[in-house]
Amino acid sequence: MPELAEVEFYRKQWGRGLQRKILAVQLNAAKKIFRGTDVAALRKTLRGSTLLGSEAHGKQMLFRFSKGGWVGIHLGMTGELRIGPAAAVALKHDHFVLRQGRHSLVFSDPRQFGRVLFHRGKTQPPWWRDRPAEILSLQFTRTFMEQFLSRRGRAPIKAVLLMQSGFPGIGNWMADEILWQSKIHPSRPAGRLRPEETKKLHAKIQSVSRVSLRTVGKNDGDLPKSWLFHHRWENGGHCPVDGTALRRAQIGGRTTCWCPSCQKQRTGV
DNA sequence: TACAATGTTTTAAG
DNA sequence: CCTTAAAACATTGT
Repeated sequence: MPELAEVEFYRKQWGRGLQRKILAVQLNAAKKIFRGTDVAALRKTLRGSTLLGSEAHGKQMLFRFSKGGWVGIHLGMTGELRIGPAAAVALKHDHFVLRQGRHSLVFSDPRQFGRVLFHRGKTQPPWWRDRPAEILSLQFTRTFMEQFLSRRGRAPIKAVLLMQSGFPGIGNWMADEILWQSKIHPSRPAGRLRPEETKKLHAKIQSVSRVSLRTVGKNDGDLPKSWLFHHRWENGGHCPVDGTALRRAQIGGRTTCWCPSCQKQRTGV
């Protein structure tokens, strides 16, 4: 489920475990979420360490522990973080559980497209450096965005919005929402947008991110009623702006929803 | 049954 | 080396 705001929501779930010691590490090293990770080092370092802090960047999360332990978590398509009672029994897809005196910190992921990374050291892990500008940072300028679009000028704008190296945190529903609010057809080549369109796109990327970070809770029910979000999976759904029947198709490898009336295939005429 | 699911990564081709 | 498109990954639900 997790895009920008959901990732932030899940990161906070482990907040009650801050400043508390990890008494035991429970994991199944054979699971795909640990691919390429030194599980033995993770176990050794985290046991007896204290959870000191966390941050999110796009869809990535980083948890910092005492004793120089750093754990990176990506939730993939179906991952989630939970906190439960200390003695909570691990469920079928709870592949990574940190036991504390009062709580259990759980990473659950049925589909296992998610990932757990580990690093030991004084400073941040190498895989946490050189990250793209966050969407709500000052570095995420329109100029930067336009350069990113023109370098992938022949790919559909929908596919480009999903690239984490340019738009960290944006996923399938956010991309559809942003394009719909910007009145840009998802198939339009990224390098062919007019200046007023890229200006609007940049503004909507930021506003959709800001509003969802402010409102997303356990479910997504409190996103603005006016958004496409509430209609994009309805069969026979209609555009909340003009009532046109919404369309769905595979664009950029993902199911994409748009309003054929608000979002025109070609500009001009 | 077959297909699709709020995501990357790999592979191949241009 | 860069961009683009498609398949692969593992599991569940419709």
